[in-house]
Amino acid sequence: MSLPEQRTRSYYNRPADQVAQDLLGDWLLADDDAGWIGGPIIETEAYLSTDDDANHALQSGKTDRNEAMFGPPGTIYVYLIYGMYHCLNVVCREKEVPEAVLIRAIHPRKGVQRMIERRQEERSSDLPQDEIASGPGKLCMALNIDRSVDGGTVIGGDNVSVRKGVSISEDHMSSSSRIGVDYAETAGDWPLRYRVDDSYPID
DNA sequence: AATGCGATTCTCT
DNA sequence: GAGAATCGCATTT
Repeated sequence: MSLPEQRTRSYYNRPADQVAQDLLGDWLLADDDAGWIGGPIIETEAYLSTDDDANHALQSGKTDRNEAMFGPPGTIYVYLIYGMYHCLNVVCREKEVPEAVLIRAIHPRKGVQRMIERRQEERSSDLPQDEIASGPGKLCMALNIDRSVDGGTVIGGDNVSVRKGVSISEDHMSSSSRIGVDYAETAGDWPLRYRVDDSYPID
């Protein structure tokens, strides 16, 4: 069997809040030692290029850390947070316009055992099944994603790939304010976090 | 050269 | 629900 078609560059050349919703249901896959591992995306956050004071790229302008945010649509932006965890983003809109979608959670479907092994290495207690990739740092651990893929793309079929999945209507998703951005005075409560309803039967 | 903190997670209470 | 872990990087001196 072959993998579903990849999302192309133009898919990402749109406002991040729109892409963030459309990515729900799409598959995130990473090339692990033994093949592709991953599953459908169930939670995202959008970071916008205008007036969004929670956006790294607007806090300090272009830096070595966030340079990938200014890349062409489909570029991968991975940063290290709290000195220990990685967060995966997909850059949106045209080159030099710093918008991105933070991938916050996926539903483990392919290579589940491999993900558990990677995650369990970092823990002392047993890993509940529903916490394998239920957070931006967790999914990067599970999929072995780090800064080495920063600046690459999700459209070339290498390392990290996004592929067409089921479409999630607004009836089956919820939006809320983004996590960990309370410090932002203007955009701190913007409802740019999107989640597939827990009751939605996603495969 | 020194300082302060973050788009998080884990463990214990 | 609180506190620790832990470090790259932007900011300040």
